[in-house]
Amino acid sequence: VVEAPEPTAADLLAREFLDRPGPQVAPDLLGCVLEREAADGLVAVMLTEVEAYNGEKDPASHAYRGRTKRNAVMYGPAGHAYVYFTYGMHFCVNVVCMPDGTASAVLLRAGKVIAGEDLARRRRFPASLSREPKGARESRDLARGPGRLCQALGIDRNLDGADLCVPDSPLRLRAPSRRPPAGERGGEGVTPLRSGQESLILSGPRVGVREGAEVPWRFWLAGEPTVSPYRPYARRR
DNA sequence: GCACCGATGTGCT
DNA sequence: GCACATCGGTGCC
Repeated sequence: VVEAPEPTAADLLAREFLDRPGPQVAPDLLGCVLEREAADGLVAVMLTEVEAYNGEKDPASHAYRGRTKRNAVMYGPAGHAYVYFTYGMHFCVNVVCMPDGTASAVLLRAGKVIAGEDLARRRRFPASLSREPKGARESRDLARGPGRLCQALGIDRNLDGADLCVPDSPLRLRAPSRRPPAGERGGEGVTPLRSGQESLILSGPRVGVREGAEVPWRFWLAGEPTVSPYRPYARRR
């Protein structure tokens, strides 16, 4: 196999490409590849489901009530990872959009593992589990959902702020591997998937949010089995 | 497949 | 205190 793991700057998404409002960037991220390189190996997923959060104007965004210590990275320059901890046990990772000073982000909800599946499986189902999990352990479930995606890729708060646009980063964003001929490419070297091209992009309401549920800012690839099942907002006791 | 529910840490009112 | 950009288990159809 001649798969070259080390990307060059041209293989990665350009920061300017992400320097737009999250709802514009989000569908363009589908088909792109998120790579995590750690001491124990490399895991890569092709993104199949994302959700946009549009900063201070968006009641569902962590930035709705302004800048805090937790969401500080979202206010920084585009192309960095905003990682947060939620529900007492899960991490979620976002791609920061828009320039320094403006908060906007895209939550990475699901992906298809295309490299390092064994490592991803060990992270999701460690041998130290006291009981063998009864649930499905199929390949499609390895990164199906934002918490699972972070688990499979070994993403935790240490990667909050990581730069996704530089080749030597532990967490990187590659342009889609399937590209049209060079002549058809734009100047930035980035060619997002588009409706009617390789895959059909669908959109709908965001998962698990109460306010701001009207806007269809969740985007996914039609027919992809790795897309997470829709769960509406649920009240808890 | 669906509905419900508990686990669990932390940010913010 | 309470709400949470979640998940895995159980029970049921």
